[in-house]
Amino acid sequence: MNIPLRVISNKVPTGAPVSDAGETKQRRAGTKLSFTSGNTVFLAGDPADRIYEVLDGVLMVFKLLSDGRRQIAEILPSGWLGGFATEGHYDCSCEALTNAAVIAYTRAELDRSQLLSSRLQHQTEEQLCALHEHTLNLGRKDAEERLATFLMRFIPGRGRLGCVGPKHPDDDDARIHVPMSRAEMADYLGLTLETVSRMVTVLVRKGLVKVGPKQGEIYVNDVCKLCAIAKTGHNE
Amino acid sequence: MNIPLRVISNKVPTGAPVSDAGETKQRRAGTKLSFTSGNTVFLAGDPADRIYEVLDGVLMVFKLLSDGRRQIAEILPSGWLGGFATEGHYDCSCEALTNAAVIAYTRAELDRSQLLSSRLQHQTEEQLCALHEHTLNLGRKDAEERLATFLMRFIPGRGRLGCVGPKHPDDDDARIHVPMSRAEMADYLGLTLETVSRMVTVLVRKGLVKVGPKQGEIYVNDVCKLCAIAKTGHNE
DNA sequence: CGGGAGGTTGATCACCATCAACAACCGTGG
DNA sequence: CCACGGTTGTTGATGGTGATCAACCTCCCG
Repeated sequence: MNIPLRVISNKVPTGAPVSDAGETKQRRAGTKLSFTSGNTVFLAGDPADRIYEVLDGVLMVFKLLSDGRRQIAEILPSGWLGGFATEGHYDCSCEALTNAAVIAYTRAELDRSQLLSSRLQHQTEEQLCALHEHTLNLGRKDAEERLATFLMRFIPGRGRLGCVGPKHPDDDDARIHVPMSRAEMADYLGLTLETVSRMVTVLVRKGLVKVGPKQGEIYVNDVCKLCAIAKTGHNE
Repeated sequence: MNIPLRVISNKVPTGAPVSDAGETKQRRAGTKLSFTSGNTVFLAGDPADRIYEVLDGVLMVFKLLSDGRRQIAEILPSGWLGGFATEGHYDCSCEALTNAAVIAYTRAELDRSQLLSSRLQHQTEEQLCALHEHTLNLGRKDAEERLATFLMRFIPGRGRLGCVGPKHPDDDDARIHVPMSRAEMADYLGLTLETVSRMVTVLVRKGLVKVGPKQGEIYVNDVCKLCAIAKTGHNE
């Protein structure tokens, strides 16, 4: 296998350095932190003293192989958690995809608050189920299905269990913002960036989506058809 | 894409029927259940009232697409948990790979016992990290690496963080038992059963493993070399 | 002995990775 | 203002890995 030694973090941190990145405010529990797009939140192998909850913005959680291959395991929108660990060390690295506000809870804080830990327990289960779905995407779907499944993530209330269906039978569009480059989408979907680009144009040529002028802007013309391609398993 | 409509559950349940499969004994918390190899533990979409902890044997957790494609998301040895849910419904199906003893906790029981739920919380985090690793396997490794990574799972204490290393420098073998058919390994690794078979013979020809006479028996001659192929990320 | 399930191996093909060229975009500095 | 380099995205040509289709083998159990 021939592996390009790709530069991993192509975005230069624009704000404060990582080590003291934007500690801002104390709350009842947890510490609020800010990260600018491209900043590192934590690194795989670091001692795992904290759980991070996204308040605003989007993070990504990923693993690296020594030869430079990267797999993005999770994409964390607000309300989602990062910082899971085995043997006391983070199993993945985490980076901000957009400017992001995050609240960090120490393990000690979690042990103290019954309410907090049960809320996080519920969210952990949610993410575990999302990972189950992600393994299906990576293991058993082709490139077009993977991209369609990915895009459906960004349409609230659609494609999931209890999908609300189209607003109107003949008007089933959506405007979404994907906060990732083609390379990041590729590393999430287990593809190359070229294949992602090609699959986008395939969907465009089928009339299912349009790419907006701004980076990351995508208009979905027919959510139901996109969902059918995605084969979410929730639609009979 | 051409999809074979495969018969999914090729093992006929040999014991009690699924509906009342082996309810056995009451304990302080939880209900002990027994399943024979091939039995269904729960089905995706069913109301999720219980969390299952494996006491003995091995379960698998998987998703199906309507066209018959299957992805095994998790393999659960003893101590591991199944029965995670979104929106109150199991997100995956679960089946016994071997005869298995399981303890089922109701959600209500979990809420009552602080000790129990914190133990399960910890195990949930462990499994979430395993799924992170699994996405790396599915998304970014080739067939040989996937198989090697898979086999390393069955060698206790090796290949993970804090690997103990070989017993003796010149004697680094292991005898493992894989409780799965080639088809099941394929559905776990996102490959076909033919490719799994081929990769096994590749490892055999390299002198790294030998297949035993019994189904599922594999002798690993050089754990460190196998680990190097697996590229676990834990070895520098 | 026969049948079925599971496994191996071979031949061929398709999807996606790879390599490469080019286009579009953006902020910078002349 | 435009030239510029850098980054990101698109498209084309080609090849390799693994899927597909098929034959055959072994083992087990009736």
